[in-house]
Amino acid sequence: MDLVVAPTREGLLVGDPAAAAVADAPNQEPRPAGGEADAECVPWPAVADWVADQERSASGTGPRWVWPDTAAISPRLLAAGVRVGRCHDLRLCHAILQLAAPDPWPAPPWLTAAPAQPSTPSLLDDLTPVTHPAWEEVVAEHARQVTAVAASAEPGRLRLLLAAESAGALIAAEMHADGLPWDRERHDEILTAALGPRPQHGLRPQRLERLAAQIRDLLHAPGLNPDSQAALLKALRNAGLDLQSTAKWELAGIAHPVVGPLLEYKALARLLSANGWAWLDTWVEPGAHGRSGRFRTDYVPGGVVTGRWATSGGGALQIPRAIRAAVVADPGWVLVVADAAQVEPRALAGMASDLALAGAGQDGDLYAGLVATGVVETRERAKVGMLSALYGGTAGEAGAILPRLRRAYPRATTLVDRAAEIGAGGGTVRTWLGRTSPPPGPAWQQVQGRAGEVDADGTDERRARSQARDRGRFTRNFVVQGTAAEWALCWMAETRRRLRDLDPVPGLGRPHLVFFLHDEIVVHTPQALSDQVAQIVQESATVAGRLLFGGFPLSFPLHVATVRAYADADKDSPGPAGDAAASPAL
DNA sequence: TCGGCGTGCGCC
DNA sequence: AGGGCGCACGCCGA
Repeated sequence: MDLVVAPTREGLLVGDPAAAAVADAPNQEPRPAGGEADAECVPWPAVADWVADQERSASGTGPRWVWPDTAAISPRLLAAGVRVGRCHDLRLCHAILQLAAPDPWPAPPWLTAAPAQPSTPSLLDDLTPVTHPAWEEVVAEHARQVTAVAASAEPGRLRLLLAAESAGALIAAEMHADGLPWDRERHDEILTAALGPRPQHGLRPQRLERLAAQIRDLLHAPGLNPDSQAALLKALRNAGLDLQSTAKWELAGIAHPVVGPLLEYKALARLLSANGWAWLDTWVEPGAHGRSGRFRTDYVPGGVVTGRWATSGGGALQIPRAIRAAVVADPGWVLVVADAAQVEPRALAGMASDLALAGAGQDGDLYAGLVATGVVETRERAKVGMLSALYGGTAGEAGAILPRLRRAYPRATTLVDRAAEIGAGGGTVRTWLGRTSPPPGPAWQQVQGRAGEVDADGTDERRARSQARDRGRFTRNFVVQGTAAEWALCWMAETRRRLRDLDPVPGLGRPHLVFFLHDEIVVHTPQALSDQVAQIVQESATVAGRLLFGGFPLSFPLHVATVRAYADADKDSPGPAGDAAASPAL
């Protein structure tokens, strides 16, 4: 059952949208003040208890909360210890459905209003924005969305997408509230081992300072600041090196004694600036009583046009492998780390109903499957070729492999080629569940139009063709990246749903998701439940595949590891003591 | 002093 | 002639 929710200064207005929809039927005069009789007002102090009661009722599943914006409402519910099971996030769903008006929804004032500043702020007041969409507006928006879904070409898929997106909003809020367990001491050890002891503010760590001196020597550039790209490029050229940039891939192809120290400098400087001590102080709350600290980022569901999540703060989606050793479970807890293998080509196989490609990935590594079926000679070539098909690359080796992929997997390759054609022609494309790519921007018409005029010259035509190819690569990748993101959302939502059914461990609590990275999830769980959690994560991957592609024979194999530290889950690293279960630290 | 931009690099 | 991001830095002009 759906419950429509509208926040006000006094509390939550809550009611049944079906009853409201009848009252709000088109051509009906606006109801007089007080016409929100079908909405009950639950005052703020009682909200958490009331919501928790609703969650427990409704025959076990709880209601679906239809509300303006999960990101705005969730913090105060979470702060009060309430975690709802399901919701419909009108803001996120509005964006997917591309409803024209009012756009955006909720309109900016509701999103950007400064928090109220009562004279005696309480936790709830603190988080209450000044204005909200009125109850009637929330009901009306919900009705518009229900109508839009019903009128769409694929209502079933769209409903799944909206449910998954909304579940993502709940998960994002919960992961922010729970934080990622982070061991500050371990992080400091990693930095010290790589850079030397933490220097005084503003100084270079020992190791970096030594490398900088070495670089200046080798380039005969006494005053050089290697952090200045322009100065560095000039110094490299003065030393006779033929370089167009200071990028590491270009440096790596040059034979000169400075290349080694310079590449090392760049790697360490990057570590220091992106995840050094300053980052640690800014982003990781200290732990207490042996418990790990917490890294909290703001997850932004739907923050990428393809439907992938973005994050804001701390560079959470770019935590380098070297630093992942600092992600450590609390005492008595472990991390279940699961990453899905080659989601994008699998999603493509499902979209295109390409049995051959699905079959290549049926038993595990899809790239190995390409080799086993004789399509290409090596795993590396299989990967390069497949990524080129998905990204639109044609350079180098990929150009030679693509024709073979086209012969072996005509359905899949035709699908992405077609998506590229549509994009290059200025059209829009859709993911499997129905997220639409953005239309071309304002520059598009101008450039394409210019090339079509009678006095257009070669430059105009080249520019137009180049722009069309760029957009073709974007739409080609959009359908695949976006559908993979949909699978991942369903995977995570199903995982969350099942984790909620586990009984908490006395004195510790329940397993919860703590990290999500496109095709990888991390669950923080009491050690006693880790086997059940691993099984849930596995089963949820299978369920997600069925939700999207029904009975089509497509597998989504996972690599699952139960570890104390995130880094120990790395397939390519042997790990400290092998299997975590054997580690005395547990 | 601050904002915008280019460069470079981390992740998928 | 490779898709999507976020972030830090140096640099430059307002």
